[in-house]
Amino acid sequence: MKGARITLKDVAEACGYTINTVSRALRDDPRLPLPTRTKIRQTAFSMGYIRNSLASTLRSGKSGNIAVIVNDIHNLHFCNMLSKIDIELRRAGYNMMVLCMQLDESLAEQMIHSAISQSVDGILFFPYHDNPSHIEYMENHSIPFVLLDRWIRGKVTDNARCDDVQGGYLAGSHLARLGHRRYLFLSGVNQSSSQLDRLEGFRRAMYDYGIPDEGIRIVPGENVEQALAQRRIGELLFPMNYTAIISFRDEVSYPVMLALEEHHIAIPGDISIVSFDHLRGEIPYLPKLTSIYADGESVAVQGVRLLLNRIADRTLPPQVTILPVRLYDEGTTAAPVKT
Amino acid sequence: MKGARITLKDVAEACGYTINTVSRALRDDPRLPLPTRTKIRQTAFSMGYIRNSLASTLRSGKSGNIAVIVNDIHNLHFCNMLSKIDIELRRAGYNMMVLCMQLDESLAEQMIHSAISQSVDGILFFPYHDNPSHIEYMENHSIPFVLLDRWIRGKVTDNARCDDVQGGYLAGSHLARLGHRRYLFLSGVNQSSSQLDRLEGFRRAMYDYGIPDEGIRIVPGENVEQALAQRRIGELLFPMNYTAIISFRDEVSYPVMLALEEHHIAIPGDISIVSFDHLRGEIPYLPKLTSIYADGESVAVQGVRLLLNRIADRTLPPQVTILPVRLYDEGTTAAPVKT
DNA sequence: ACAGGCTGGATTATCGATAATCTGGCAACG
DNA sequence: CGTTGCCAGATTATCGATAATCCAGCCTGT
Repeated sequence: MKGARITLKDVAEACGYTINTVSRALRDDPRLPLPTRTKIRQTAFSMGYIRNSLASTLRSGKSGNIAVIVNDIHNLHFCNMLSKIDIELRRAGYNMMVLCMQLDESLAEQMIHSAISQSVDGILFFPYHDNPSHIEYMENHSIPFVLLDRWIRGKVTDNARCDDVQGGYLAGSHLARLGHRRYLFLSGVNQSSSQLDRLEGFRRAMYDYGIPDEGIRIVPGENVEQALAQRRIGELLFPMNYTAIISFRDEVSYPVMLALEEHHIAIPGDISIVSFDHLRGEIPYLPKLTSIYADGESVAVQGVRLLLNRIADRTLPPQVTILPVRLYDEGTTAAPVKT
Repeated sequence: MKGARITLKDVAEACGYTINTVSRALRDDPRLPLPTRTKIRQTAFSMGYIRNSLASTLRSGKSGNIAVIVNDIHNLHFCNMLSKIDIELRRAGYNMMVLCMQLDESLAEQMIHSAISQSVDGILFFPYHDNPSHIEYMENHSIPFVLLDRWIRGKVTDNARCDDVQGGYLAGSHLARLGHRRYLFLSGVNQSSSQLDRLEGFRRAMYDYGIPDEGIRIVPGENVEQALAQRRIGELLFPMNYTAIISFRDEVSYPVMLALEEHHIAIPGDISIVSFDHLRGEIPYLPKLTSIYADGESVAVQGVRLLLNRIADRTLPPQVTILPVRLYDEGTTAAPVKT
């Protein structure tokens, strides 16, 4: 095959029709008789013709591309969702374009800019911090978008996520029913809706089960990370008057468990732990850990559905889909020891 | 802001220059006096102008996009490489477009087709099977590409990968030096270069250390997967005359270790195991496992470098970069018990 | 036999930007 | 003083495809 790319014009010359006719044959326009269509398509195929979708998009206004803007691609949780999004979009005839901010959310606007510049038909946006400015940027440019996995307080937009409030409540009530009275809540580093919601659900559970505020200590994510980095996680746990730990995510819970092991504190004998994420669902050879599981793939499916609806009709009222979560009891909780 | 997108024309009208002048101002053409440039850029910015990069690409022939074609996005190994590729490409002024085949390599041609259709400037291709046809497809369309992570036998192309032969050799010789004489080699399901190379390196080690063929059993990947799925992994291990296991990847090794544990076979007391991948480097709370580590991020960096070189000069002779691997001894190997 | 409707396809305009070429004015220069 | 050179910016052609419109020939009905 030659170096220069083959265009409609080349195909048209080769088979004796005009560019327009060839274009319509390749798009399977029913106004062209079937034999003509097949003949043209065959010539095009045998010449190795590949449509220039840029030109096509430019003229038709529809690119068939959807941008997915995500913070961090290292994370297995996101990878699974991306994979599912890809499958769902492809099924609907779209391509997925991943834009990754590499944990630097200040790039969000650049990413949105880039997506619009490439004429995507819509954006699936994974918020990281609870920051409305990027959302407003998308609104201002009136591009269809859906927030995934999290939401932004004060912004009414299309959104698909798991019920983090319920997650927090499940974790708290599970421990409360076992009889725990003294809780250590290890939260996350960023002010995301998932963190805020989980904490809110937890607090609600504490209230419902009559646990007094004095029985609850909430450690900010920064302190947790710092303690882990300096291998001083033990200090967070002492004085050892806590009987239950709730940890914002598995990636923190496991190091904490290792630290507990080093201090010869038995799980769940001495202390119970409930976590969020349930990584073990994806990496089955991890240690067992009672954890709240949110089905990211369903979020992906629903998010794609919402976006396609939005693209089809921009005047729809904002839709929110909240999916239930569940607690996988894997034995890292038990009734507290009477002291 | 309004619904319709703002174009060069709008900006031109707003500031009293022609489209062309505005275009050149936005591209910072030095032939325009600086004050004019800044003035135009400010107007464009304040109007919320976003360049239509499709139109730009169509005319200029350069898209600034690179396609990365990968088999499976679930895999942490790939995610890390993708992330690194993204960083490197962005640094060089390119965008990354991920195309994922969802484990169905028959889609490879579609992906390449799609990439070319979108006028990408180059392709980073992760081969899965040892199948040259996709490579030929890219060659025929004369699009710059680099094979990453693996290579295709019989094809001389740009390629960045780790030294899997060395990896196999390291694994084999490590065990041989400890005195093992009877080996079980669990291979992978697909005929990829990494599998073939690792096996080759292993065989070379066996030869160098004088291990007879009768001391080596090689289990095809299908059988391993099947045994794992049916929880009959034990059957592979019996009769228990093997003292060393070499496993093609950690994701198989861990289930095998669990199975061994169930059978009360001690590691490394009764049997030694060496694996490939070193997942623990990314998930530190996994169980310890002596494993060959290949630095995927360096492969990513080198691959991007090769592709950029290729784009800059298509007449270069093919370049191959092979990166060294290393063995992380985490204590799952020991000298065999004398029987 | 002729208006009106199909049919199969050609013409022409356009998407939004960039490249190549052109122009009118002013400064330098032999 | 007329030519050369440069400068800032305008004109025009073009990238590859699709949308909107148009037209010639043929069939159909009355």
